[in-house]
Amino acid sequence: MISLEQQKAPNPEDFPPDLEGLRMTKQRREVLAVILAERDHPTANDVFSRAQTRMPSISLATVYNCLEALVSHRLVRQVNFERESSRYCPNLADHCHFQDEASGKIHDVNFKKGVKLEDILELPQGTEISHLEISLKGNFGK
Amino acid sequence: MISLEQQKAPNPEDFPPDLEGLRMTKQRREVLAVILAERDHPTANDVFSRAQTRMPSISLATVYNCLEALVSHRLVRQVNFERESSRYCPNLADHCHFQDEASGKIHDVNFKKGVKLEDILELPQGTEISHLEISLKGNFGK
DNA sequence: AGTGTAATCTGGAATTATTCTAATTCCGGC
DNA sequence: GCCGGAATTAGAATAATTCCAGATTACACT
Repeated sequence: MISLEQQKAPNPEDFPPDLEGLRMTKQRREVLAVILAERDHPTANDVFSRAQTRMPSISLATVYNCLEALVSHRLVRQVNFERESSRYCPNLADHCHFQDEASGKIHDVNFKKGVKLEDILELPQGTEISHLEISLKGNFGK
Repeated sequence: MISLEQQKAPNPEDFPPDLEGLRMTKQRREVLAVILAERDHPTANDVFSRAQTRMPSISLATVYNCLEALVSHRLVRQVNFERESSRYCPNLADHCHFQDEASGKIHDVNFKKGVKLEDILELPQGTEISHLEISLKGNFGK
């Protein structure tokens, strides 16, 4: 089984024909490979231009289709900062995003161990969270 | 001094000529009054149509201008859910937003007392947060 | 291998929220 | 009351994303 957490750039051909119930086409493989290759939170347009270098015929609409398919099958996460264009992230672990205002770069930020949202937020009984997004901006340290 | 936390709908005329360093014009008063009147997180368009009932000559561009002025002077907060249009919230206390998927309604959610982000997130030393947005979706309880 | 059917891909048009522009109007200070 | 800068306005422009309709591809069954 291919781990999505591997560090080196994968070949699109290495993905099995079916990932998490999503049929992997040539284009979906390529889009996924692009996202895994550089974990820099590219926009749809970034993905498009990178994918084009290996697959000149791919269209932007297809990139959007593939991204939507990958996101809805939870192979990739969609990341939003305010009204900026969406970005895409292959890190499937629970985490949030920090945009450094000086560099523009986006960093993954993990939760400290054992943190549960119910401990932090005043949520009414019976609340079920289906989706959570935490976005930070500022000066990223170190 | 006018409290932005008051419960009844304010008259636009009640705002002083200068709020937090922002010169209050007729339109800005109206937009702010609209946002304070119903705390239902309206979009720019919602604000526009509500403002029009009392001020038929106001334009959508002006609503956008006013919202941007109010947000940048921290009289109002801008709220984003994924790629949906921005919404506006007069609650200036630290809080986050929960969109109930059944009703579409957005609820303010407070942090439990004493919660500090540094206790929750693995942020590198020296990180300074200038902006934070937490958006949740799901079934809101109670 | 050949055919039928459904899914996917493609390029371009359409949509939508938001921003820009240029002309007009307003307001506070002289 | 006038001046100058700020704010407002209507409409055009922009940008990200989605839609559409036709072409292509892939799988399932023979």
